[in-house]
Amino acid sequence: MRKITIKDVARNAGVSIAAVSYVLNGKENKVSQDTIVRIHDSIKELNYIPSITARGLVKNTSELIGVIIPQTEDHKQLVFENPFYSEMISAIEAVVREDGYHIILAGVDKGKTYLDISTSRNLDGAIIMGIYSEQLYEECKQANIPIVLIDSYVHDNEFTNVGIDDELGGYMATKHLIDNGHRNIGLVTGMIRKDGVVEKRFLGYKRALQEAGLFYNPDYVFENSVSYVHGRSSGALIAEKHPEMTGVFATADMVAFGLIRGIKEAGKEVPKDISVIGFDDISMAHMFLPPLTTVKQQIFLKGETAAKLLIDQIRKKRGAKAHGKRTHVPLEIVERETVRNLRGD
Amino acid sequence: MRKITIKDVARNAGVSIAAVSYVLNGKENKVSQDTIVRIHDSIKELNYIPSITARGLVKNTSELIGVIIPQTEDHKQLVFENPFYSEMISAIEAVVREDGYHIILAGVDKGKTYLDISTSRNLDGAIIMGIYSEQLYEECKQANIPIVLIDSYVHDNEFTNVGIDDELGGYMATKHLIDNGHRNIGLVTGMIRKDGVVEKRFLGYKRALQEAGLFYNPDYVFENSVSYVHGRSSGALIAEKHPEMTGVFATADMVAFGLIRGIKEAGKEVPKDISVIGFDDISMAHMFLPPLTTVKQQIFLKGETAAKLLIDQIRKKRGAKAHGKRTHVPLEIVERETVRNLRGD
DNA sequence: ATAGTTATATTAAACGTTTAACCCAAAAGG
DNA sequence: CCTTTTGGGTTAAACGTTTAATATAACTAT
Repeated sequence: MRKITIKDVARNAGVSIAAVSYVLNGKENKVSQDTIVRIHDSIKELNYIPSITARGLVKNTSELIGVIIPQTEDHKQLVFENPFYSEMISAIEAVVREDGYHIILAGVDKGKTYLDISTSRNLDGAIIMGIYSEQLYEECKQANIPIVLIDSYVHDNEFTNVGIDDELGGYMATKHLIDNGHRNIGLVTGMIRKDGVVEKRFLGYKRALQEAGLFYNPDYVFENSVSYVHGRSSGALIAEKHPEMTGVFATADMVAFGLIRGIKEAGKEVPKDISVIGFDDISMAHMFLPPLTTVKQQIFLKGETAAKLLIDQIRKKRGAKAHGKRTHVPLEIVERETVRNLRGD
Repeated sequence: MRKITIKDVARNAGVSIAAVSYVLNGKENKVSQDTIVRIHDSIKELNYIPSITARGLVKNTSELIGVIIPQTEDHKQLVFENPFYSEMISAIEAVVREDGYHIILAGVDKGKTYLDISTSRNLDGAIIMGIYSEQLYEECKQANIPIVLIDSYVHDNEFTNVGIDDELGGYMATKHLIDNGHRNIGLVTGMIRKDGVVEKRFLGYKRALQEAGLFYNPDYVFENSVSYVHGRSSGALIAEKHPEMTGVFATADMVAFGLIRGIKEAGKEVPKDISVIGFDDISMAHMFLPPLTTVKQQIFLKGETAAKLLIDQIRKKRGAKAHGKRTHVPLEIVERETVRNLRGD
């Protein structure tokens, strides 16, 4: 069964190819009412579906949005088990779908660079999550398609960027602990890299301490990967070696989960002995036992916002390259059951 | 900066377009060693990246794999927050990437049917997850591209299908409870639909009961959505109204999490008063407190297997349509801390 | 009646590839 | 020395669209 093309429709309707194309593209002022219906009938009758590929060739589009995701160390796999990303992708998909776009998921690695993907596939736009390297930056400029960055702090005045105010988030978390009477507050976190999101959160942590007249103790920060295992081992450590520490801020919910486990395993209780506050409010946070107190970022909204901004940019035909718009999605503490109020005692 | 094409490379190297195309496609016997290097040099020099779109037009390919995902009721959003899917997608992406494919994520809805997507985008293949309707089935046949179904029981002799032996899984879970001395065993589950995965698990549950000489009590099955909330309310119900029930099988880990919470809220303890066993072993299962005993299915392996089978099918040039190969990924009980051994008492 | 519009149609070039068909010179076979 | 093969090359058609350019007939306004 041959694939049926615009040509078949034209023949069937007894008109030229161009006529069909015009009605397909809504340029109906070029075609008489009469033929419009004839063409529509033929389309229905033949079950014609236009080839996006062919159209793409001439219009230089693909109706495809690239979503670039961080990868595991070995570059073999998308870091996808983190529900964080899936939720965002879900949001992105939902909004771009309305405009007929599809998303294509990719990690970038040695073989296929971002630029490769972008140009070989003729992407209409891209959303880049979390990762950022100088090389990627150069490629983005070269590719010259609308791009929005999510959660990036470097070169954020070149590209549209959506994220959260991480410094504020770190501040809020720490402040929450302080407000509840905690004075010796630990930080369990991923690697603190210059211009990374965790650096900002770290900065917020320090600011809150300072503001409260507490002094910053480097021994109180446990810096490693943002992972459950890191949380768990830190929890054990804290419970055993730091009896004076009553509160700890984990810069990601996954870390907080590990932390709580580690603490319990060391024979202490959350929040009775040690309070913990997380960050992100992934959907698991409210299901966890005990339900996790955390800094909620509206992940879905973040994805949605990014997608909308991208679509806007695409619409205005790669015109204004939207320099350095940084959008912050609001943050909020959601109190559940992992921080104890020491003041009430 | 104009996009540079094969034409530019040809001109730069002083050869014909065809020559360039030949070396691009590895048909090197058509070109002399000498010109091969000249062409390669030009490619490097000009930074040429071939257009997959253009190639697709003539070769009738896209180097794109469709991944079709279930959607929420309102068809607005992919049911993606379930980490289950993301893990599988991650696996799929990893394997197809090796062959230069990218995946495109889509839900199907009224507007864009599967067939639309498949033919307009010229998909090279598709993986369809979990959903199945008669309409989709017809479309799949029409689209006539390699397809593999994941976790589907209907028409599984028409298409390649990878999944698990759900009946066995249900049996294993229930048997595990029985082996630990439980006799009044509940089932908390999503809707039991003909030929759905949960129906099979339900069947396994019944078989295990029967085999152990326990009688099946319809009042013991709590059938609703596969969700945390359903688990939670069922947990409350069970704790309050069924003091005789000592074990319950939740057909998904998410449900089990809710269940445990509901039970605790009703003042009982897991596993002391009530044991629960889950299904899936999503990564959260081992992080949960208490760590969840569950039937582990190797989600990553499942995705991987599906992707490999698909690639195979694509390779053999839509030849053998691989009728009805059903592949089962192995299942295994992972014992953690939510089922209590009543025998030991 | 003439020129200018307007509405509707068609033709053909272009998009960037692949690949069958063709070409030619040099080598090989007789 | 003539024919065939082979290696290395090019030409041009094709893939399925879009769209500028062009054509034609029917109106309109003068």
